[in-house]
Amino acid sequence: MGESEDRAISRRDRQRQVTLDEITSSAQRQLTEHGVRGFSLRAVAREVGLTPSAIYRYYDSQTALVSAVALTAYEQATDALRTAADLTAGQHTRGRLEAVFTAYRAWALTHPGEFELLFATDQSLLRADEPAPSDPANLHRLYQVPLEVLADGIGRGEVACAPEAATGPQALTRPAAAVRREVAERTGHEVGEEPCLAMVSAWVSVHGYVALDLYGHLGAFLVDRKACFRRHLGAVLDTLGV
Amino acid sequence: MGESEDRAISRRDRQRQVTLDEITSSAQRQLTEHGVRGFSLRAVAREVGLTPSAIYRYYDSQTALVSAVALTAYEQATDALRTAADLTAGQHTRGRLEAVFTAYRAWALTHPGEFELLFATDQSLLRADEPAPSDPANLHRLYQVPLEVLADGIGRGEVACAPEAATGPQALTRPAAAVRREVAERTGHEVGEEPCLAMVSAWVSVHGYVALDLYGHLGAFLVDRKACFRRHLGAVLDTLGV
DNA sequence: CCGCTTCGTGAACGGCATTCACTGTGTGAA
DNA sequence: TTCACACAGTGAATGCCGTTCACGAAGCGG
Repeated sequence: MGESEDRAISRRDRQRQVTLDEITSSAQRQLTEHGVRGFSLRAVAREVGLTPSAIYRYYDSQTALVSAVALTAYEQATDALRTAADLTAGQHTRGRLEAVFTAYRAWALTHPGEFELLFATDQSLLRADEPAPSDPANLHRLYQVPLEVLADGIGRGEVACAPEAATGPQALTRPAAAVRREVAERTGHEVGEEPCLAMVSAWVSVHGYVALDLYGHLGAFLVDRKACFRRHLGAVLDTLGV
Repeated sequence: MGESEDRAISRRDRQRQVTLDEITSSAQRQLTEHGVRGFSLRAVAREVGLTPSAIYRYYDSQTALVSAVALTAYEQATDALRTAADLTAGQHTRGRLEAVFTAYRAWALTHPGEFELLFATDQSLLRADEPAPSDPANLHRLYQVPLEVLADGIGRGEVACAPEAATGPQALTRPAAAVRREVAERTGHEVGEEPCLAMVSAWVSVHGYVALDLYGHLGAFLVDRKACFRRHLGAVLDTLGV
């Protein structure tokens, strides 16, 4: 009987969890530092003081390891967006969306390796077997944040709710429709398919700026990339009608 | 005296050019097929029937080879845009820009490896020494195409030319301003800094859609990605005021 | 014809991911 | 307490990879 809490957790299990975390966080750090291409399973093993082959006791392959990192990266990105949304709760919708999308850019600039991993990599590095790696659900959770802000704005009458014009048979996939439903549950306000599509467009436009900025392509054109982001974001939010 | 044309071109020089082209085109094909990450110098050597070390008689390193491919990829992309612009010469500006940006998406979808190489890769693979690899000038040439279409529209009075409001000290870099000047020379019509920035925003928004689409992220949301692209593009062109 | 440049080879080095037979050791049951 | 076993970790081996280097075999200009 003795300890009631962690009776089932043996000494070895605890140690395993420790080294597993060590491996994963080392992998994330190296990914941030050296990028997707510079990533090396052996380097991770070196850093945690293990033989390369020992890593395979924890992850089936390099792919699985990277996928695990991708998973936490998705969560961290979503957290960053959600924090921005929470910090601005009660403010005008436009300002909140500005904050959320600015957080998106900030996260990308401070986590270039993870951004590359999630958004700019062919799936050869991901698509493992155990932890849903580039599972659409992760992306949905991210997208859900700005959508909830929009729903909140609709609920407070700030944002005009388009009269749900019939946009052909159906433009959103079933999983995306599920997101729409969950947003409605969480915020108590429906968001039509139309605004959902508009929000996808907005997110896409913001993503484009961030992606090009991150890889240095905007530096060829723009002197002050931060200021021009504000400008770009403003135009995007205008289009969104918020 | 004999042949006046290729007197200075020896038999060997010609053969060299042939194998060089063979290497480069093989590299481009493999890049398209296997992506940036799956690219292998040894595989290229295998395909052209050479020893890996023999490649170094033609390119200083794998980096140099990839950079050369990137250069031609830039040119091909620019050609694709320019063709779209030329084919629609005389039509309405909006339709022409639609054609140009649709060509951008089409090129990306048919050349995923090259797109990744140009826009979604950290410069570790590029930045060679000989042929300006990810030189901003290449990007400028690409960007110049839609800008010329816009200038043409301004010249024909279709597009309202904003009254050149002072947008702070200067938003465009000097090379970008040079593009603006060249556009003015080629089309005979000035394009203010303001429209140039708006066009950057438009291009950025389109790029975001293409990038996310290419990596399968939009499939999680949108049923008909082509139709939604038209929709997105329409909104972008509305913002542009064209 | 000769010397020189150039193309191509094959071996080698170090790094990579991955597999496998192996050793010790913590663990749970007898 | 003892025993068998599951399991973390090792180290060697395999087959990729990019890159270098010494060498042979041609084509080339004088």
